[in-house]
Amino acid sequence: MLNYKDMEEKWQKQWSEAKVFESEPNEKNGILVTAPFPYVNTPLHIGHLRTYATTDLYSRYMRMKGFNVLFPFAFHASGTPILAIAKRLMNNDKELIDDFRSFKISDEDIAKMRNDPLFIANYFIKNVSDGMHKAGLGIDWRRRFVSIDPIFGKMVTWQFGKLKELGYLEKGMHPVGWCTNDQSAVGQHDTKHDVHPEIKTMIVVEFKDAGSDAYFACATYRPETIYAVTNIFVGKEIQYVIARMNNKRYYISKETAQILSNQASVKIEGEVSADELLKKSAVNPITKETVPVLPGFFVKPDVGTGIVMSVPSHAPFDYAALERLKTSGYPIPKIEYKRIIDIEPLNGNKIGRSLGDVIAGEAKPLHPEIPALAYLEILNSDPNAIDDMLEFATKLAYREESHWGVMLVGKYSGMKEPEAREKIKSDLIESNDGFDIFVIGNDEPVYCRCGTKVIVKVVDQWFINYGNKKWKKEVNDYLPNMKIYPKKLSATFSAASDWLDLRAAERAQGLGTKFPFDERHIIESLSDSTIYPTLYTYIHILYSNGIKPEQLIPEFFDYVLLGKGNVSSVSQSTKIDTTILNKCRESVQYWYKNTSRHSAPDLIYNHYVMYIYNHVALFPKEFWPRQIVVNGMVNYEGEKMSKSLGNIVPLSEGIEKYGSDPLRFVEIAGGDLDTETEFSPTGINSIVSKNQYLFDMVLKMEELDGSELTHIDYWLYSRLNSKIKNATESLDGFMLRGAYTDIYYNSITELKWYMDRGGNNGLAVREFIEKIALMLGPIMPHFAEELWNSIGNNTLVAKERWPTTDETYINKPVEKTEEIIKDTIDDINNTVALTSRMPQNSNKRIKEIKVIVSDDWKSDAYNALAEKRNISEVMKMQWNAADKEKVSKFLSQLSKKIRTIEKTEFVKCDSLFDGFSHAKAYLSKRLGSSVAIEKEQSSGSSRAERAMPNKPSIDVVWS
RNA sequence: GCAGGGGUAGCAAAGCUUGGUCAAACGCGCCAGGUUCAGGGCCUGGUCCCUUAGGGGUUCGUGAGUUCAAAUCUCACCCCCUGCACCA
Repeated sequence: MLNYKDMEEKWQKQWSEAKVFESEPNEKNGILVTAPFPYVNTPLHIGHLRTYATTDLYSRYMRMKGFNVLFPFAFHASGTPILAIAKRLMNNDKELIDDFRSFKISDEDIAKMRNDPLFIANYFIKNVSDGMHKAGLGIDWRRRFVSIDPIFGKMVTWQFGKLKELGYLEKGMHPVGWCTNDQSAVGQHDTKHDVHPEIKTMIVVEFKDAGSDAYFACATYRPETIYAVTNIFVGKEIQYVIARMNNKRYYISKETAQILSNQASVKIEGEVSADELLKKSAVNPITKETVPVLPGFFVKPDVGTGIVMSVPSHAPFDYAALERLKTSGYPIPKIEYKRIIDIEPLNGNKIGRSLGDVIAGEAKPLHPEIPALAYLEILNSDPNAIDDMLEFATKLAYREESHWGVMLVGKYSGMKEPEAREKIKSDLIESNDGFDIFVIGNDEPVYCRCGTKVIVKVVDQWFINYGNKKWKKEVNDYLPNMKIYPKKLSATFSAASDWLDLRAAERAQGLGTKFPFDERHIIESLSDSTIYPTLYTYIHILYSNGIKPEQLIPEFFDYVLLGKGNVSSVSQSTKIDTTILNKCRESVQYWYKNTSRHSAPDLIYNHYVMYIYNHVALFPKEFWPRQIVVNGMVNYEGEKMSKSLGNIVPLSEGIEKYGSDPLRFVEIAGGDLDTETEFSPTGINSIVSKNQYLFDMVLKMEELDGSELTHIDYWLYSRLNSKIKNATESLDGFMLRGAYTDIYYNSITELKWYMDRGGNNGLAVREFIEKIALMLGPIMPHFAEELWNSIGNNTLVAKERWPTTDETYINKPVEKTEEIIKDTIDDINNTVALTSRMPQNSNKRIKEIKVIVSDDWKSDAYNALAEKRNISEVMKMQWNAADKEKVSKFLSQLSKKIRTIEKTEFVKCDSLFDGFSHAKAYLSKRLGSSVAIEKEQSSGSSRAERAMPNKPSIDVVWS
C-alpha cells in the first residue's frame, strides 16, 4: 500500500534539493503566481487548502507548459484582529480558548498568547508555513515576509505618499459606528454577536413651535408622508432639552442630543419637560397646518431625536398610539386619516402584493382607506397588538408602498413613492426645513463587546477616495482586458468596482505601518496590502545583500518599481549598490509583466478591487493585473465547515490523516472552479484506492508481452491523445474538474477496459500511464512523482514538460467502435433477458449470438437524407450496392425522423466488422456464449436488415 | 432594499455560450449478483415509470412564449446563496 506520508516527505525533499521552485529571471517567459497572504490570527484548516492547492496546480501546470514560474508566499499580521485575539485571551474568552484547543494548541502556548500579539503572529506564521510545507506546495520560500516587517512598512509608506500626490488620499468627515466607551470605531467583529452596525440616514423635519421660535425636530425615514401628518408625538417619560444646532433652537430628547453631538455641534440651552411640550402645537412646514402634540407610547428617548411626526394613515405605530389614546380617554381633537399613497391595483386587490411571507390565512383588509390599519388587518391583528406585530406591519407597509406606491397628493402627486421621497427630502433641506442625521439602522440596538450601545460618530479622517471619477473610469476601462476565471465573475468585478467608494485608510490601533500623515494612527490593514506582490519579485535580493530598511527611502521604490530617477543618484541617496538596484529593477520588470492571482470569492469586494485600483493608480500599464482566478469554498459532507458544527479538520491533521494528494484532488476536482466542493472521508478513500490501482498497474504492465499493435492498442493510443488534447484545453480555461475527470477517472476506466478486452501491450500501457503521471503532476504532485518514478524514470515530474498530443494517433472510428461494442453488449444483455422469457424459448439454451453490422450504403443513404431531407431526391441517386427496394424501405424507416437526423461520421462496415471480429473472444467470454460476427450483405439471418449504421443488429439463436 | 450568483434525478455535480446526438457525463450513496469473499476492497448489472427483441412514456424551480424541436432561447413569478465597507 502506498504510504502517503513517506511518499510526500520523500518528494518534497527531492524538490527542495533540486531547487525546483526557486525561480530567477531567465530567457523563458515568466509568470508570477500568487495567492493573497493569510491573516495569521487563526490556524489553517483543510478548507483553506483549496485556494493554495489551486494556485499550486496552476503554477506547476504553467511550469510544465514551459513557463518560468514564481510562486511566493507571505503573511499578513498588520491590523487589529491579532490585537483582538490577544485581548480576548486576556479576558479568558472561553469560546476562543476552546476553539484554539480544538486545533491542538497547548495551554502553555495559549497562555503565552495573552496580550502578546507578536507571539500570536509568530505562532500562526509557523502553523501556516508548516501546513504549506506539508501540503507540498511549490513555494519559493526565500521571498517570504510579514506585513509588519520594516521593509514592508517602507513600501507602504512610499505607496501612500504616491496616493497623496495623485490626489487619491483625502481627508474628510465620515460617519462610522462608534463606541463612546472605547473611543474607537466599531466594525462587525467589535460588536456583541458580531452584528454589523448599519449606518442609515434619517431626515429631521422641522415643525415650528406655533408659540415660540423653537422647532420640533422630527426624525423620519419617510418624509413623503408629511402630507398626512396629524400631530407630533413625544414620550411622556422622556426628558427633553432645547438644543442649538445650525443656529436654530430645537426640541429634542436629552439622550439623542448627546448622541447627535458626535455628528454636529449641539449646544444645550435648557431643559424642557414632556408635559410642557404636550401643551404646544406645531406647524407643518409643507402644508402649513397646525397640529397638536400628543404622547406616543412607543417613542424612545435614544432613537432618532425622541420626537416623531405622526402619520396614522400610513404608520401602524402612529395609528395604534392614537387609538389607544382614544380608548384611554385622553382628550384629542378630531383627526382626519388621510391616505396619501396608493398601491397600484393588482388582481383587484389593492394591498398585499408581496405577502408571501405572511401566514395570514383568510385575513382581509377591511379598511383599505387607512393603510396602517389595513396592514394590521392583513396580519389578523389590531391596534392593540404587541410592538413586534406593529413593527412587522410597519415593515410590510414600508415594503409595499416603497415598491408599488404612488403619491396621491402634493407637488409630486402621481410620482412613484421612492422617487417622491427623495425629492421631498431635498426640497426640505433646500428650504431649510430639514437636515440629515446618521443613525444605527439595525432593528435591534447594537452593542460593542464592552457593553456600550454603538452610536454613529462623524470623524475627521484620512481616506482613499476610490470614488474618484477619473480613477474609476480608468479601472473600468481596463477591467475587460483582464482575464477573470470563472468568466461569469466579470460582472461581479464590474459591480464591485462601481460600488467601491470612500475607504477609511487609518485606524487608531493595531500592528503595522504608521500612517505617514498622522503618526498616531496606523494604516488600515487591507489598504496596506494591495501592491505587496511586487515585493516578492525582489525582496530576496535585499535580504541576501543585507539591505537595511532605512535605506529604502522613496527614491528606491521610485526607481525599482517605476523606473524613475537615475540609478547612480538613487544609489548615492540609498547607499545601495547600482548593481543591486538594477537587479531589483530587472526582477520587477521580468516577473510583474505577467501575473496570476488566486483566491476565494470573499475577497472580490475588498482585496481584489483595491488591488486593481492601486495597481492602476501607481503603476504603468504593463504592470497592471493580468489574471484573477477565483475558487469556491470547501464543505464537509455537505455542510459548511464551522466551529459550531465542530467539523473543522486542522490542515496538518488532515494531511497526516488523508494525505496531501487525495485532499488536493477531492478539493479541486470535486467541482468546477467556482462551485463549492465537498470534502468527505469516503471521497478520499475512493482516490486512495484508485491511486493504488494505477500504481499496481505498473507491476501488471511488466507482464504484458504483446508485441504487435492490435485494434485495442490503437484505441488506447487514440484515447490517450484525445485526452491530452481535451485536458489541455480544459486546463487552459480553468475547467479543472472536467480536465481531471478525463485525466484521472476516465483513464482508470479505460485501463480496465483495455485489460478486459485483452490488451497485452506493455509499451502502450507504459506510455499511457506515463502521460497520466505527468498530467497528474499539478494536482497530485507527490503521487505523480511516485508513479513516474516507479515506471523507471529518474527525472522529476515537477521539471518535466506537459505532454503534447500526437494527432496521428487520434483515430475517431476506432474510439467509436469501442463505444459501439459497449453499447452492443448492453443491447445483447437486454435482448437475452427479454427473449429468455418468451414461451417458445423456455427449456432452450442460447446456441449462438449473431452480431450483424450494417452495409455502407445505409450510412450513405442516411447522410444523403440528412442533407436533402427528401426521400425521393435521395432515391434519384445511384444505388448500385443494393437494390432500390431495400434503400426505399430503409429510408422510409427514417422518414419520421427526417427533420431531426444529422449528418454523421459512421464507422465503415469493414472497420466495424474488423473491430467486432477482434472483440469476438471478449464478447463470448462476457456473454457466456458463442458469438458470430457477420456483415449484413452476407448474413443469412432474418434480422440482418435491422442493422443500422453504428448499431449492429443482434440475433439471439435459441436451440 | 440594492448588487452579483444560483435552482438539474437519493446526494453531489456536468450540460445551458453554439436548441436536436440528453432519461441527461464523472463521482458518492443505495440494491442485486459475483469473487477460494469475515468485514473492507474489487468485479458485473441495476438505481424516474412502463415494457416477453434492443421499445415507449413522463422529467431538468413554477407558469407562459418562440420553434418542426427547449434542461438549453425569451418573458413573468417563486425560492435559495453571497456581499453591502473601515473588516480580514
